[in-house]
Amino acid sequence: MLSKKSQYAFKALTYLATKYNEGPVLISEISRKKKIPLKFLENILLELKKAGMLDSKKGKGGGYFLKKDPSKIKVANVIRLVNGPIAMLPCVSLYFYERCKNCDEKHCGLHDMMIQVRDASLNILENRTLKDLLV
Amino acid sequence: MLSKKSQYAFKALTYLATKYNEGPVLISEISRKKKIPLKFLENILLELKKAGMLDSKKGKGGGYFLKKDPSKIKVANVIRLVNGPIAMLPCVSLYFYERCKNCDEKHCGLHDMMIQVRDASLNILENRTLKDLLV
DNA sequence: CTAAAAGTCCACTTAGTTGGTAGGGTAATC
DNA sequence: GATTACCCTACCAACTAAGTGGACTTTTAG
Repeated sequence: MLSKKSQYAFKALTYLATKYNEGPVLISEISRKKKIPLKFLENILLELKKAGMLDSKKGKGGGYFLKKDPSKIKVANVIRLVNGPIAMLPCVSLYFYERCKNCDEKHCGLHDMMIQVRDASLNILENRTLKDLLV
Repeated sequence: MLSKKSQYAFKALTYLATKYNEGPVLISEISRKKKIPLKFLENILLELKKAGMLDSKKGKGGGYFLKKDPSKIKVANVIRLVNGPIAMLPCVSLYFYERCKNCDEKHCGLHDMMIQVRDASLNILENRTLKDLLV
């Protein structure tokens, strides 16, 4: 399951997507419009900025804004950034791989099945962008 | 990601699957062979029993055993039991559904995409059983 | 028949992590 | 000097992983 943090991140990002190229948007505005706890949102946006997905401007007329076009930001990358691995097991994760203990990957039925699940999910998540989330 | 508990559950269940119809298997044997902390395993097996997936016998010659044929136990059900929802959002979960707050499901791009992800995953997990995990 | 041994069953505790809330102070920008 | 992002600390609740101690049940040995 996606954490609440991730859900908030998506709400904030899609909101910023609708305001793309309209200048900085206040944290407080996003918080109010999308019903996201202000201080929690603050941390999320900062994290997204540090990851290079957003940029910000301080002072009057400041706020947050998307650094790239919404059609260039993949859903899969947002999830990896805020939520972590997409795969159900560390041993089948592409970006967060960890070897199984006491388990030979070459002869593990669970491993093989989870690779299939991962690929089925990625097939969707890697091919959708923020733009696709705007209805 | 699946919890450690879930991974242990799968290891224990597949081990019991290889011993299906050979009588009760000791917790201590499963713990030793599959390198699972004994007392933790004890809790997991008990939970699986209460859910009707396993049965047990006390006293000498006792232990745990699968209640149904390995080919009758779906992977999806094991995950739901031990780990929880398979879907990435409560609002797209079939067995753990919860309505979104401040979000109209009919006009939510995230919702629609997550339904696709759920179905892609379930297509695999609902059609694999413990038997398929034995290589 | 009885007691010991072999098992499961179960309630409780602990330590670590994460999710989420709240407050206040600093630095940049207009 | 007002506005706003930035950043730090502390806190509470819930969950995860694991361990402790003992109660209960069944089989077997004497």
